[in-house]
Amino acid sequence: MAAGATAIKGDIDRTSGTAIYVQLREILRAYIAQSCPPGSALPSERDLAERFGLARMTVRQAIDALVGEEVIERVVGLGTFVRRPKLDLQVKLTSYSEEMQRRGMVPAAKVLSFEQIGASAFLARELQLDEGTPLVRFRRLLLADGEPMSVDENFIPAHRVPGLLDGEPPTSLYNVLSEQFGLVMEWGEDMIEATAASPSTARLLNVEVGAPLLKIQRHAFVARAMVDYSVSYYRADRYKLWVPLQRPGARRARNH
Amino acid sequence: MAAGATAIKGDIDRTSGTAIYVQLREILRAYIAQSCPPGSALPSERDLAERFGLARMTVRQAIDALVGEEVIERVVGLGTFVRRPKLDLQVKLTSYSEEMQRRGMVPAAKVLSFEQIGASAFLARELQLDEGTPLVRFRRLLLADGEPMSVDENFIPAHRVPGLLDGEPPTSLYNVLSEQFGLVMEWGEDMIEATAASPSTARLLNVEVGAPLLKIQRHAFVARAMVDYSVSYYRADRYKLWVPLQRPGARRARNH
DNA sequence: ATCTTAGAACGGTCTAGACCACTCGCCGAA
DNA sequence: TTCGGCGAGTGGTCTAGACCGTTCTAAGAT
Repeated sequence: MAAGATAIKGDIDRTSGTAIYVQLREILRAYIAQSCPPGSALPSERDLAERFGLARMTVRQAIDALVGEEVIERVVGLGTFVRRPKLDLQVKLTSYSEEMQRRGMVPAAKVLSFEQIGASAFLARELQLDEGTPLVRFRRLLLADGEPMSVDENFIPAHRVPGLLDGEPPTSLYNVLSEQFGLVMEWGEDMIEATAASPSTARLLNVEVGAPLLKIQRHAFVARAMVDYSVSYYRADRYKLWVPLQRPGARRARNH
Repeated sequence: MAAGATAIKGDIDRTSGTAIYVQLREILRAYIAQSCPPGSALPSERDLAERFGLARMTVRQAIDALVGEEVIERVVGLGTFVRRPKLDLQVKLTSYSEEMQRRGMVPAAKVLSFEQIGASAFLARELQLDEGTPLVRFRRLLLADGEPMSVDENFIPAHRVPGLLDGEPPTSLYNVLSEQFGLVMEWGEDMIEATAASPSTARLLNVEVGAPLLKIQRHAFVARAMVDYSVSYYRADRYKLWVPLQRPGARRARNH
């Protein structure tokens, strides 16, 4: 059930010289920003038409514009909904838990696997060690505020984390590596690509098979040693990455 | 004087199950491809409405779609025109070209548009200036070995690049900005997300509608001024990004 | 308890205009 | 010859609906 259109502040000024649909667009934008959490329904086109004394086509024009800006989306037969803003994930070497807490969200994880495996040829190559070398494999579904956000899988050479598998799976991997094993990731590199959701990943992330996902493969280093190789899949509708850039040689940009 | 609408082949099939405005859109697309050189005028909205027995609003919907795809453009008081031709131009892009050449591929670019526009509400917000402010819009399809790789679109405040549009579209945008206007990008930020290919982008990149693409929105700065906002779509099957990482406070990583 | 159907509410599409502002060409007056 | 005004043609905006397809819920039947 959509919110009542009568709750929307603002009126149309037919003498202002600004197109009526443009005025309505801005009224709706302000209303959404102040009163509409993501996922909430807007009043129907007909309700808005009645509330503002406009033709439904004029209301649709204003809504068309906000749809184009990805502020809202329409669902046939159901209504018009505020889009969840995509999270700006700065690509940096901090733990997921820290990042979500910084955003006022409750991080959670469902452990899918926490075990020792021998390095496959592929993993041996990525981690720069011999095939068969023991690795700790830590695979999780990461959630924020109860919603699936990403599927992460880490591979860490077992000899660097003796005893890790004896305890409970860590709630924050990088924190445990740092505090328990003195491994503080100093640098790394990400490979970022778009990919289509496989059936298993789709099920975990609650998206349709084939939906676009962000895939990030990461190599993390301590000094010259690669300590972690990970693969993560992020829901495309909930994530975008924020990457600070700097021209080589230019002074560091200010971070907000 | 526009061509007569009676010259347009094709008819609307009200029983086909395909929306009438979609049918008209495709009729117009074919007509433009076969009979309308760039710059020529289409029949007016009212002529098309009469020719096909449709409401003018329905015709406008079909035209809206082709305008959105940049096949045609509208001019208030004058008419609807087929957009200027694509310019085939070999472009040297520092990072793109190097990357392609490292792979033993031949880089190229197709200019899709090179023009001045007034800033839309969205672009005004992204570029931190007033709605309507003149911008230079530079849109390209980037290819390697003749295959489409990405679609890039830059927006630069026109006052920063006086005379830029008088010449040919630059082969290397950032080089021209640097050498001709003294604008050297010092820092910036990318927003990276996965998205599903829209019909127009899918056609440009030769992928299926809905296929995953990497979308990168970039804000580039000189000192504190934002000088360039760009949006790029990359084929997911042909592109992944490499992002060097560094833990805040750690010493700089070695670059290869 | 379950299934089916109908109705309500939604967005999508379409009709049939009207009126406004812009552009350009033509014609008449100076 | 030049200038201004007017009319025609254009797209932009808006009205006031109608009808279709989708989705969901509630009520009645089994």
